Amino acid sequence: MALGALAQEHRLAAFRLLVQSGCEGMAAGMLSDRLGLPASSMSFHLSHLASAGLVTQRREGRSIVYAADYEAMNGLIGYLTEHCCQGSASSGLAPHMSPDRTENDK
Amino acid sequence: MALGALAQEHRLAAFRLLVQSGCEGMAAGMLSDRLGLPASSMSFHLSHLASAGLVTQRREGRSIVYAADYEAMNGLIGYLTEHCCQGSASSGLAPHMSPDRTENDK
DNA sequence: AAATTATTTCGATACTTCTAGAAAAATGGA
DNA sequence: TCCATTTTTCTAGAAGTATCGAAATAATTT
Repeated sequence: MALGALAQEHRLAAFRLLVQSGCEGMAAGMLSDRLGLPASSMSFHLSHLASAGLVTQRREGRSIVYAADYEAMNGLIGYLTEHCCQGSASSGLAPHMSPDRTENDK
Repeated sequence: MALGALAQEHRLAAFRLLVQSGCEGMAAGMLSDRLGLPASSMSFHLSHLASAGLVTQRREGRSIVYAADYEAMNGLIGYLTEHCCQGSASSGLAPHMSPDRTENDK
């Protein structure tokens, strides 16, 4: 569940860093340095994000580089906008009329 | 944390029902019937949603009626759009250019 | 004021998630 | 091949969250 994956301060912080780094992404070690977490804890959180489909991972030399998956994030925002806002789509955004999303995409 | 409040199936389901019932809202008992949860469990989840600011509560006779707070939900979606999408605002939505939101609004 | 209805708070238990060190796996270089 | 580097997996313990019955609180009805 993508919501659950982001509902944890370290994972949200990591995801934000990845969003900032764009498709270039960031290595696991860099992330754990930046967030001040032990490597094993970082790895725990990153695999959580990965299995929620919010980030991709690729090996690059001895590093494993993570990158935010914008499509997945847009899917989450789309789900929330469609199912949890009921028309009252905020702040001047156009109403969201996309094809059906299932309950489990959340 | 609003994200955490929604990252639980019963709370998400309750919130969705409340979104559907609009500002009229729904009594705690009705929600626990609909979701098939014991009253005390429902109450636990509703107070979680309330303390995250996602729902309001008002007494009406002997019932306590909950209603979705659309502003809060829009705030959450706004936060995610601004901080977790970095420009790549999806599906034909206009880019989101609202005033700064703090880290803790999430 | 007693009984009824609606909901919350309490408390015990079960469950899940987080944390972080230590050991293991994978890569690249000397 | 051996060593250093990077990251993951393993493991155990700590911390946090969910569950639900029973007791407590609050509002209405009789």
